Amino acid sequence: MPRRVEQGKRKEILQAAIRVFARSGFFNSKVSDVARQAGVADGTIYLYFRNKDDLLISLFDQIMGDFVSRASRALAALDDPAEKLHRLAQLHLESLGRNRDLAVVFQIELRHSSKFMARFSRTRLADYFKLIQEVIRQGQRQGRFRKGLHEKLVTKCFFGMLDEMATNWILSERQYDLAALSEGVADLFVCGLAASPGKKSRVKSRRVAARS
Amino acid sequence: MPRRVEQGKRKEILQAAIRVFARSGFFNSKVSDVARQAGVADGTIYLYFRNKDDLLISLFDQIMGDFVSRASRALAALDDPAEKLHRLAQLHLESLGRNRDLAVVFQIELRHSSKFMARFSRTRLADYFKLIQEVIRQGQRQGRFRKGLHEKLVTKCFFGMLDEMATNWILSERQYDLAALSEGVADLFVCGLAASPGKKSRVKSRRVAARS
Amino acid sequence: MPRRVEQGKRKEILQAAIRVFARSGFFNSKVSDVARQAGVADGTIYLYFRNKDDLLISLFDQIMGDFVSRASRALAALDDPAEKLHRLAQLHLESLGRNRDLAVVFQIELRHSSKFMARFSRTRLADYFKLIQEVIRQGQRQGRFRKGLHEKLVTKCFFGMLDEMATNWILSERQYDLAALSEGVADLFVCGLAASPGKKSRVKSRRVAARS
Amino acid sequence: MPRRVEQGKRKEILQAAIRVFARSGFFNSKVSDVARQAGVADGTIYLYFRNKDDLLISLFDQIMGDFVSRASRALAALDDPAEKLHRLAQLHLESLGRNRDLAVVFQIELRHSSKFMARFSRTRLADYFKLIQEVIRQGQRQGRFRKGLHEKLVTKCFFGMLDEMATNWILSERQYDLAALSEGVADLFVCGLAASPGKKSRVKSRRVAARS
DNA sequence: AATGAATGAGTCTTCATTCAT
DNA sequence: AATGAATGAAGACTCATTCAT
Repeated sequence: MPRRVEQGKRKEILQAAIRVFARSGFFNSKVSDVARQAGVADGTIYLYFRNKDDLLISLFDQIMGDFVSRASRALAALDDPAEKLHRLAQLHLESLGRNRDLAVVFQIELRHSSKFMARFSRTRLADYFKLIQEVIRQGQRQGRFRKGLHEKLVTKCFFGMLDEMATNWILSERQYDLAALSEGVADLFVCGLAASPGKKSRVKSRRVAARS
Repeated sequence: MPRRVEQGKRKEILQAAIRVFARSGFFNSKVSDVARQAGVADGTIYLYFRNKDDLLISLFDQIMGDFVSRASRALAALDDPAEKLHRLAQLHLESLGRNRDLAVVFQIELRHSSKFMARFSRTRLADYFKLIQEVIRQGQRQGRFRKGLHEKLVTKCFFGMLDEMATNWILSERQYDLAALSEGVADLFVCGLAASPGKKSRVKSRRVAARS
Repeated sequence: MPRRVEQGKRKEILQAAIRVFARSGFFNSKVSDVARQAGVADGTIYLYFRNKDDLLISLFDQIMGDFVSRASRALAALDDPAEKLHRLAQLHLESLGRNRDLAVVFQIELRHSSKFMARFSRTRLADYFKLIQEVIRQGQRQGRFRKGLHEKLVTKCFFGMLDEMATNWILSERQYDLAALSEGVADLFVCGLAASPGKKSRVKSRRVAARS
Repeated sequence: MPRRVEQGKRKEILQAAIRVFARSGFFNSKVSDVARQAGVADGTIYLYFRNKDDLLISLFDQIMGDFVSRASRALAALDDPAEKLHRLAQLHLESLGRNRDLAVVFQIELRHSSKFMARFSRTRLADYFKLIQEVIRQGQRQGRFRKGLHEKLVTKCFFGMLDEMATNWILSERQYDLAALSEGVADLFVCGLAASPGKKSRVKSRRVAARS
């Protein structure tokens, strides 16, 4: 029972941190701001988190973990790799588009330092990349996607496109539906991957060039 | 004469700032670190820059400005839009791959806060985006690229892919040639854009969806 | 309970500030000097005061407020306006003469800038001036003081004389009893105010001149 | 010939200093502000003055010296001690009332620290006090003023009253003629000093009290 | 004599973190 | 578990002063 109360407070603090970090930026936010927003005393934060950085790290772990497992489950229900990519793009942009504060924290605040980012890349983000890559491999096995692709490269491209959509959305002064862009992105990507008989020679030559 | 001395010192300070910010991160760097690296007194920094933030802003303006004008000139010498995109990708990744410190500052340190990023997006980055978009339009006019594309979206995708390559390169523990990835990225993108008669119907429906 | 602790510490800091400012001057005093003298950490100062200036302002408000209310009560116990003026002079010089550090802060350090002084004049000092002026009016109503007096002017004269006594005392290398001067000052002032039948013509002409 | 040029520039710098110090306060004024106002380079200030403090000291010496010698000459032309006091009050308030910036510097900025003030009191101000005191003694010798007066005390009172007039004038939001107050002040003072047969006993007792 | 670019010492203030209650 | 008063380390920035020209 106390376990649940505790975890409830932990989540409240994380929610408060998202709001505060999104609005003031991580470095301009004070721990006491987060505490006030969460309705707890400053010291209480330190009962649940090692330090201020740990708030950001926990935020990332928690939410990225949730996202990857949700995405995994969603993909398991689909067969077609192209469809899976569309679904992934949709989930990615929906998740961020649903909560602007969260998106700001993810797209901006979480990328403060190369140390932070390196840490993130090596952990949860790697899981996400694996998920994407697996879909691509499946598509290749099924003959739907080209064989000569640099798998890791295109995986990163997929992420990079979605990531840029999200960042742009945040920075834009206009209000628009982020998730609606997922179709366009996934389409571009799937077309780019597609096994297209007519352009064989060209692609081949490029690939060769890239190797040099 | 004083003009040249002045500008020389200004550039030296910016170079020093790149090194220092890249290695310690902007927030962990002290102004006095930059001064020491530049071989000037602390106060001298403030003769050339308003404050610590201004160092970062000036860095971005200067280098991004240089890059966009170099890229513009390079593209002017080419005709084929696909080739232009390959060249752009190459220039983008070469510029960053040539100077790791610079890349770190650009990919990470420059993205500290949404205020910073919003500022940047609205200025120099917009010029870069225009450059990309113009190439895409040209390709469409020439019938090389699909007509129904969401121009802005694909422009951002192109940038997003390259951006992710650069970020990954920085965060990677392995050392590899960043510029060598440009072919793969441009190829994926150009294939994605290509007018492909066989997939008409599908693309159309997607386009419609994206518009909604 | 916390209220009392808090206020206790606040007063201790103010006492420390008086000592430190008096001995080194406000501008030459460091906040950390005040903290050390008060036996608290530097940061603690900022729990009770907005900034260094606020220390000085609070000092003035607190002590001047105390003085005026003490003086008001003391005068209420007396009838004769001349006696009241003697008492006021005595209280004024006693207050400062009792605590040299306080006097230094009041006579010198508190007068740093016209902004500071203007602030002070408009608030607590105005209360003190009202107190003096009321006594003078009473004396006039009772026929003890001349009728044609420029009330505000003589009020300021009274304060000015006492103020100069205090300043001189501080700057003097000799040690003497400041309060002992109150009689002389009050006597001079009361004589100057007195309704004196024998000098009518002269006073009248002067008075008229003063009005022009 | 260079001598005159030099001195001209020195005076220009002092004039500039008065303006700048009056408007921003001594501590908030930068040496470079004074230089700009004087139309010279920063370094030039140091050809004429030892340091920033020296500007203030020179200001005081120069202007107070001028004032005292002018006042001495003016008094020499008069006989009646009461008239002399009126004239002195008039000169005092006229000098300050003529130039608000100068008045601000004299009444406020020059009183920054007890060290400054002690220095001033011991020098030029002492000359002024001697001037006043001499007039009072003359009045006593001529039987115009009371014998039992505490000469130094009343001298300081005279100065204190005028000083307060000036300070109040500066701090006042209203604009009025400062010199016009000299009559009222001098009148109050002369009345206070006057040999008044009818109040002999009273004064005596006060005096005795003051001694105790 | 005049300049003004360069210097670098000096300090107020913030805020993450602790710990007695 | 929760509090929040207290801590004190840390650093951006200013500006009086110098000195090579």
